[in-house]
Amino acid sequence: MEEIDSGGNKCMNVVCGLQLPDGQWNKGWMLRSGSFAALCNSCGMAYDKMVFCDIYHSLETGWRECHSCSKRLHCGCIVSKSSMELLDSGGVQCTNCVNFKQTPKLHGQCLQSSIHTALPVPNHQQIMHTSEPSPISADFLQQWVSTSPTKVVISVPLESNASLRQRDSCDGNMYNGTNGKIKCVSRNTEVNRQSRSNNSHGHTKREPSMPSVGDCGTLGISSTNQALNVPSDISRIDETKYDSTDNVTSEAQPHASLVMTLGTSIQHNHQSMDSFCNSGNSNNPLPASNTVVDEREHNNLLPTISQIQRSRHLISKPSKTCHSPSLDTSNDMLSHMRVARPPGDGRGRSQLLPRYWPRITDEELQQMTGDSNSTIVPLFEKILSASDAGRIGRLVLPKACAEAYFPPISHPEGVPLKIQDVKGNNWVFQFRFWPNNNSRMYVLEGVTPWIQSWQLQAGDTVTFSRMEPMGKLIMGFRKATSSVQMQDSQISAMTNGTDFNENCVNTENLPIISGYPGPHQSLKVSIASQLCNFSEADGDKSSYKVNKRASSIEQLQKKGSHIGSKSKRLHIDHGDALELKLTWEEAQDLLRPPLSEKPSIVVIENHEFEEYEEPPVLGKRTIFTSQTSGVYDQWAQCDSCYKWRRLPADVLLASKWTCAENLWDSQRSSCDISSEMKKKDIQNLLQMNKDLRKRNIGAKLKVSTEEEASSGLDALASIATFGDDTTILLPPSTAKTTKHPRHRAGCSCIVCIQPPSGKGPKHKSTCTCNVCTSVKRRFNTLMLRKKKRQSGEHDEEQSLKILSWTPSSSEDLSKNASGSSLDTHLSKSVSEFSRAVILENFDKSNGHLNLNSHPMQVEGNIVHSKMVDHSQQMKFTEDSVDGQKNPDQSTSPDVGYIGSEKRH
DNA sequence: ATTCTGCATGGATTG
DNA sequence: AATCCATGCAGAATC
Repeated sequence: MEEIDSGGNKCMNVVCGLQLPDGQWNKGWMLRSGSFAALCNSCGMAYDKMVFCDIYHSLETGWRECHSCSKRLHCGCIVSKSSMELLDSGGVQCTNCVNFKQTPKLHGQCLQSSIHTALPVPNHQQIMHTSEPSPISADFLQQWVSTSPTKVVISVPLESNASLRQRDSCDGNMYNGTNGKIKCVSRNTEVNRQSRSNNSHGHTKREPSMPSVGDCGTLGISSTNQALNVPSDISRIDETKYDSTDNVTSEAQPHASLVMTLGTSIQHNHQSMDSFCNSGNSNNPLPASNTVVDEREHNNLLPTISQIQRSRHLISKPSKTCHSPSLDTSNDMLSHMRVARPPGDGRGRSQLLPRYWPRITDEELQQMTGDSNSTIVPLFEKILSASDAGRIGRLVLPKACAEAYFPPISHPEGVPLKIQDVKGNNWVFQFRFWPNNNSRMYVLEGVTPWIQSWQLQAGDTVTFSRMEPMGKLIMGFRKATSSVQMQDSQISAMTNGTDFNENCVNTENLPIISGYPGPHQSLKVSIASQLCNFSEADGDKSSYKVNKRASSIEQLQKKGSHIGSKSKRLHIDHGDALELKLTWEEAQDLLRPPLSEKPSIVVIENHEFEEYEEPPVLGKRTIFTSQTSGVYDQWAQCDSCYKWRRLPADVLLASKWTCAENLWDSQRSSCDISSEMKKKDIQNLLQMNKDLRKRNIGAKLKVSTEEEASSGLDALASIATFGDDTTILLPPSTAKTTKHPRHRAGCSCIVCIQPPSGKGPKHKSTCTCNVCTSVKRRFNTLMLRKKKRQSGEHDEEQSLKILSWTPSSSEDLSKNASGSSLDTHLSKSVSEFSRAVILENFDKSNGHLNLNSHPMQVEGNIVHSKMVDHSQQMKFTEDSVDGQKNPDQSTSPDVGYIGSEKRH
């Protein structure tokens, strides 16, 4: 029974303080005591409409803005705590935005996003009725059980086939699959029902079902637990309403509750569960659990509930997000909220950073059961860094956590520490510390076997809990999910052949003592619009690997991935999110010189290069064609109507461009106007573009296999900095940082002498520093390679139709490309080097198509061809990767590239 | 040559 | 500014 604290018959809004007639109050927010604030009608209405803080607390401090919609949120106020979420990445987000963001992910994906606070209830009803049957399969259960802890209680509703299947699996495989005891209890234990019942009360008022992290305070059990946990379900007395309103859906929806415990006895738990389950349609004999009290106090007052609740920390259960799309959305969302639980008692635990607070999804909470003999107190958790998960076998422990929960040690040698894992196996690790900066650095040594036994890797989370009253340490884990936070590890996981969902299953199914919020952002964040459009329009999604995460992300994997705080610098703000599923060639292909910048010319060994102060920008991918007259055109696709428009070859477009911005062809400056090019021609063009790109990329990959070795971001970064000839450019000492001697003052290596972030004095053309030397060496090498290649491909050259491509034609080209700011630079820089490049590109041409995104790529290849059946008798030219064409333009992408290189 | 071990470094975070 | 902690580093130990 919900308790409402009428606060002495006064409206609990201190600003109001209106005397409340008996029984004439409105239920407000959940108080720390677990009861609800009593409000007068007006205040209650304000609260219901979620404008309470706006009205009464507008002048108070603590207001922040929703990260997404900028709605003002009164953080830190108990009244508003259910209307917002604390984001793992910092900031807050209103629940509306959270809903919007989360809902699409609910089905079929692992929802591990870090949601800490409540979602608004109002939408529950609607969403719940759209739910589907639970899909938890026997196989899934079996898989889960195979890694389950000692004892598992599975409760499933009798009414559904799904439940029968689950029970079958319990009776059969699951019993055999574990070393513990598994008991299937057929009950309607769904917390979903609880949620439904919450919603079916007929109240329009929201219920602060989930408090924010901060509200947990020192409580061992958050009010969230109270609202969502199993016992709280028992406390719902309004089952009649629940049944009447949600009977259909609830009965039709099988839900499985998987409850595990590490305890040695589940008898009491069974009783609790039984009583709880039996209470499905009856009043719960237990007191209302929407009561938040101090854990110790709670233990005294409500030992049974306390044990049940505390034991919830012990377990997690199979993720329904992965396997139970049937769960109604709201419940799914609720059940997957990962709530940071203030850690259990410990020395100085109040100083523990929330980062290390154990976090448990409410789904896990819902599935937890208690043990009469032991309870599990989550202590802390940590995301494994690369160092932690590496072969060294040293797990760095957060200092505060180590000092709070591990035995005190006075000597660096430390003490052996016996820790039990979730399978009940005992492990002995050396708990020790190193002196460090007048402090200590605590490590757990010898964890490699344990980590390997669970196949953990960087990005996964290790959890530490304590079994009471024995005080035994329990070690659990949770594997990383799809998140940028876990990006490296996830990439690693995927490249290890683990399917994402599979990974999710494995992780969520494992008996996790606590959870960590995963993701802030999906690694598969938004795709740069121009890529998206281009890709979709030309039907070549594969070229950007939109749907193939593993293959492309694999290249992003770093050997020494680090997931911890330091890796945050690798995180991509979703505002700047860019799909990283493109090759570096493609990335280079999109680079444009900063539009507002005029480059300065740097001459290195008689070669002129453009140097920009600003980094290159992403430009729109375009296609260059040439007409028989020698005039070159550029084709760009409108981001609005996706029609292709002919533009002057020297035009530089921003990443987003629409017909309305077509300043060069007023007749086609509207999306309403049909395309100049026939559809068939466009398809041909794009197809050839695609083929040539593939061919070129393949050729490049062959040329530099070492580039493959330096996979992912390393390669991208290296190439971005040094060009594609990394192996030549990079001094051996920088190939592996681990081989490089420690950087000290006076170190003259290429790393140490670089001005940070491009700042600092420029290197003069006469500079003989390592960087400049490297640059010069690089171009020497390039030239040598080109000459060598030219001679080696002489025969091929003979067969080329270079008719129109001679050095003079390149000059023509530069002439044609007038008006561009790059023109002058180009005419300067179309030197021997440029010509050599062009000639070489000709060498690569194989016929009739020369599509190119940007001409003048250093390593680019020009394919010059003629579209035989093109209605407009255009010659499409394509640079397989980087495009070649108009020298003016050609400089653009490369310039940024070269420019950065020249910067030194 | 490789791995282990203890410490140092410096970026990130916190106060 | 202080502190934390991920990881680099180098000498020692081991293979």
